[in-house]
Amino acid sequence: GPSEKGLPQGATALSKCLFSQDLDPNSGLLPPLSQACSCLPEPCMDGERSPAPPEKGRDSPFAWSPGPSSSFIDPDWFGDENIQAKRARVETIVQGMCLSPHTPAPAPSKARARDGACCPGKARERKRKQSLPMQQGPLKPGPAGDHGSRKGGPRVREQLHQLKQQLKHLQKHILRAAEPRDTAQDAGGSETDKGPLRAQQRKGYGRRPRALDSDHYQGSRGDHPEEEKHRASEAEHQSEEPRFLPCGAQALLEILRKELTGAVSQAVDSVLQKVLLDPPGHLTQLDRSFQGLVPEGRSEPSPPERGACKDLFPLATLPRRAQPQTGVLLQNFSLAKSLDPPRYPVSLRMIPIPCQGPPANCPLTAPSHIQENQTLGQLLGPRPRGHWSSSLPHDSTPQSHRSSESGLRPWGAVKLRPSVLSQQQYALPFASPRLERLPVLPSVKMEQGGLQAVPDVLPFPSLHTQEGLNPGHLKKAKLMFFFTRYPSSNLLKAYFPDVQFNRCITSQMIKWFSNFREFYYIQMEKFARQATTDGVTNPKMLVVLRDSELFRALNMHYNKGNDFEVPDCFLEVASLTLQEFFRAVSAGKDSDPSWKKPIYKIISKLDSDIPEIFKSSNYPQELFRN
DNA sequence: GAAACCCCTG
DNA sequence: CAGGGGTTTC
Repeated sequence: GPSEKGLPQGATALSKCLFSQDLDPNSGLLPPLSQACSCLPEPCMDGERSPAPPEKGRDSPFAWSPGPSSSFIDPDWFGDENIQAKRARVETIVQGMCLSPHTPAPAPSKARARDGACCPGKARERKRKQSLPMQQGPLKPGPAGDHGSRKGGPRVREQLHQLKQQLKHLQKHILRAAEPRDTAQDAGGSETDKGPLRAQQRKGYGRRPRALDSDHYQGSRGDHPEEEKHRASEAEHQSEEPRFLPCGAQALLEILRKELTGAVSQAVDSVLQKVLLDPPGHLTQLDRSFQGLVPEGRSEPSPPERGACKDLFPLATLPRRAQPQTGVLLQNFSLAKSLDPPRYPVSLRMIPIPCQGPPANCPLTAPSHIQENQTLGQLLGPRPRGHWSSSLPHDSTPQSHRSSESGLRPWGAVKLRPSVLSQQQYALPFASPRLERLPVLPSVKMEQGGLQAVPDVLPFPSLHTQEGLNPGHLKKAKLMFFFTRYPSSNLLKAYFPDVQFNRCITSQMIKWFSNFREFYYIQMEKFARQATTDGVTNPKMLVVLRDSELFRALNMHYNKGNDFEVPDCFLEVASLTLQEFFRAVSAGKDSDPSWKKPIYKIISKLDSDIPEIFKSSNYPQELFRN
């Protein structure tokens, strides 16, 4: 039978919860199931697009990232174009170094060769997507495209080899040079190398063998006969050769140095802040102060609405510690409306991670002054929702705030453990580097800095597309489960661009999700049965909140370490699943051997869109590894 | 009949 | 989580 862990407490809490069923059932506080259902995808993704097929965005010019450095959704990207281009070069070269001798070409060409070999349709698809980012800026396809294999192959390989040597050399120097430097490296440094680097990009980018497909090549220089084209470019190379390497070396040096020093200083800051916060009692103080923000009807000055809320919905507005801890909780969706962020302007200032407090849903409107609290934001919690979705409408409809009354979440203290540092790496992929300048995303900024300090100072990780699945992929898949329970293989392919999919890999990943579902449904059934034995009669009383036991179980399974903020849409789906199981069990349908199938069918329609950032991250899966 | 899913097991 | 057998679906 199912494990009964924690049930005594849960049962007690549940019985408390049952008292609340005396609430007027006609008060309209609990919307019909169908209504709740129809709103599900909204909180986590663009509501307009929620029913669209998962693959819908893939033709977007920026939906696919061919390499570690492109794919930008934000128009502001062009401001950092140079930085990104530099990063691209560095990573590409490092990538080449890390590849085995039998895979001489960088990832893009690898992918291309693979595609061409097995399925032409896919190859075309990728080609189209791949070529788009290349069109940005001055990056012209060079002669090494497909023609390199005919004539320029050896040469290209030789150049690549030179680059590798150069980089090895640089690595040694930089790792040594970066340490003593202060953080005074600023825009000036990057400005100086802009010009040369751009020139280098123009000519140097295309010299990587088969990095660009021939279609693209011909498209941009179609007016030249192939031979001539090649010869001209060859000459171009030779004239550029002497300048190219030193120039590139300088650029590499500069960018690496900047990255390293920045990361180190961030790390120092981060550690310092932690140390400062470490004194015993500090955290509890913080906790207390945050708890104070939760309406208790006493000392905290509260807007008029709050008092009204409290009177109307006493249970739901209780502070966390007073709330039932079981997997089931009374919740009325109307309540959320009364907790709209704008009504707590003062509280907002005091809450580093807005989602943690009652005014939970205003991360995108967080003012820049919140930077003061960056450290708290970093230490105390997961990223506010919306970090991964720049297109989040962030309306103020009740649906998008429904879970706001979940109150404080118990992950604050955990974040303070030093050992958790390594877990935080998973946070990074959801923030593109250019976001670090945006004041509205304080925790992202800090986390990124801190994160880079840890893994990036170490020897360069490999960035190549790899054959198998690694633990990072598993981790990412688990997080994706929060959005989709039934991903199609196409969706998986779209969201794991660094994985070379074959039949085996695909089925393995499908199997992963099957296992995820299995655990998920087992939990649901367990808690639904518990609810029935505890005497719950109204399924709508069963709501999964962030502080419920059920949520903890799920979170522990899919998000061990709390390094990802579970999207609200998952809570909605989980609540519905729980309710469906409850209905079925309490109706005795579980005598039917296939009684779960209708439930599965319902839940399978509740998949949400996965945030684009999951696939368009600049660090595809690197930070998911380990 | 392959693929997908479910269920069980280790 | 992976493997394997059974079942359903297309």
